[in-house]
Amino acid sequence: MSLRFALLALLRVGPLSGYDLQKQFALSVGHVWHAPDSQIYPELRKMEAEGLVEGEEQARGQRGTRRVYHVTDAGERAFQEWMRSPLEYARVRDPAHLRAAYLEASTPAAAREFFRAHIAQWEGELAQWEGELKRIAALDNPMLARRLAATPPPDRERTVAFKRFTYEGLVERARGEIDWARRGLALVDGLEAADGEWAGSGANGA
Amino acid sequence: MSLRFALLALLRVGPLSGYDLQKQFALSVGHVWHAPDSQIYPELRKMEAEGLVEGEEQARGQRGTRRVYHVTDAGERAFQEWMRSPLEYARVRDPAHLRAAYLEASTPAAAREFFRAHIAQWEGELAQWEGELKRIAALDNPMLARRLAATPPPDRERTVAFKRFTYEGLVERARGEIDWARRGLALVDGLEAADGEWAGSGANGA
DNA sequence: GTCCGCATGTAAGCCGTTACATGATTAG
DNA sequence: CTAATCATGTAACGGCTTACATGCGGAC
Repeated sequence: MSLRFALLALLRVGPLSGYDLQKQFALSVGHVWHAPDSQIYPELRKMEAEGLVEGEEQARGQRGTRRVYHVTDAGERAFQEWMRSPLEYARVRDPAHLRAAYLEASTPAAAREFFRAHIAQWEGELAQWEGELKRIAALDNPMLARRLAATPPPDRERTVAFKRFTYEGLVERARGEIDWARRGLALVDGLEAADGEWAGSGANGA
Repeated sequence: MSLRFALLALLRVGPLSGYDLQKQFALSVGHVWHAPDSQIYPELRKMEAEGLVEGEEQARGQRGTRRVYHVTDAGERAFQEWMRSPLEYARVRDPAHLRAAYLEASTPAAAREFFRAHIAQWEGELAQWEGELKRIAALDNPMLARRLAATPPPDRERTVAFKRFTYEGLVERARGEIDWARRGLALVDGLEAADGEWAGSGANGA
């Protein structure tokens, strides 16, 4: 349900083709809301059918065409409404913590592997988000630059401030996950040292 | 895809009916992996069809019946395999940070309301998880008690340790979100003070 | 002329949500 | 006898994933 607002957020700074949108998406909003192209193109069509955006067919070479979308008044209103409406939070569904809660049922080796993978996963995200923070500070992101160019000077500080603030939050979250998993590794060490019997032969269920 | 493993994790400590399972689910695994009853019953049927669990029809009163499920060997193997296999992380899709990144497009009032709701949301989760932590420390959770009763004494420490560790991680995450949102409120104050013009009349897009 | 990037999708399927539907048993 | 709780689902729909499908344009 948020995809359309992510798309509107990008289109609000100026018209883009589906293709460009999709490329820019991956480099900006995509860092907080992933979406593959196979979802973006149909969603744009749906939004057009609902009057939130309008697409103009443009010629490209002899036979090629591309569809350039821009936000309509209704689209802008929908975006503003979304901004003012309470956010719908997804129910918790966290595979990593689900597994962590039952790690005693497995082996020390598997537990370590799990935590190592968790660290790797979040270090990847961390790198993305830290990179984005740097690009924000340097005004080095193409969409952000375009947005600032279209923003009256007194409003620019705010625009940058919220982007920075958002990514700071994400960076902290990633660090938290990494810290937690590191402590998980230490916990496995401790438990294994305390009890040589944790071979994890398997069944200790009923 | 994790739902079945959450169900297996519960059933591994002993047979349960769909109904009991669903009740216990909400009080234990449900804190990390939400699932409504309307998903649990069909999933149990599917798991039975795949041989992971077996259900026995039991009489209840004159005409009533209930189906009591237990884990099969294949189910136990599937659980162990899952424990050893790399976890599939969902792509990032975070409506709160999505909105946060574009808060300059809205009004200070709406921004504050957003952060307040974020705090309320995570304080709710925090209360759940802290409550669960206390119940773990007091061995006051019915499923945990049952599990410990079915666990050989030397293995009990580990069982409790991983539960505690899991919920500690969740508590920290919640605190992180709350801290972030509090700083968001401060940021809105600062930006509003710095520039009286942020009335958020709306359109500052293209 | 060939390859890379531009450009746009469709199809099948799973997972999950919300709402609805039904009836039996037991405690008061 | 009435309400709560035990007990088990179905139906419709939406969002997302994965894989597949197609063809043009420009650069080398």
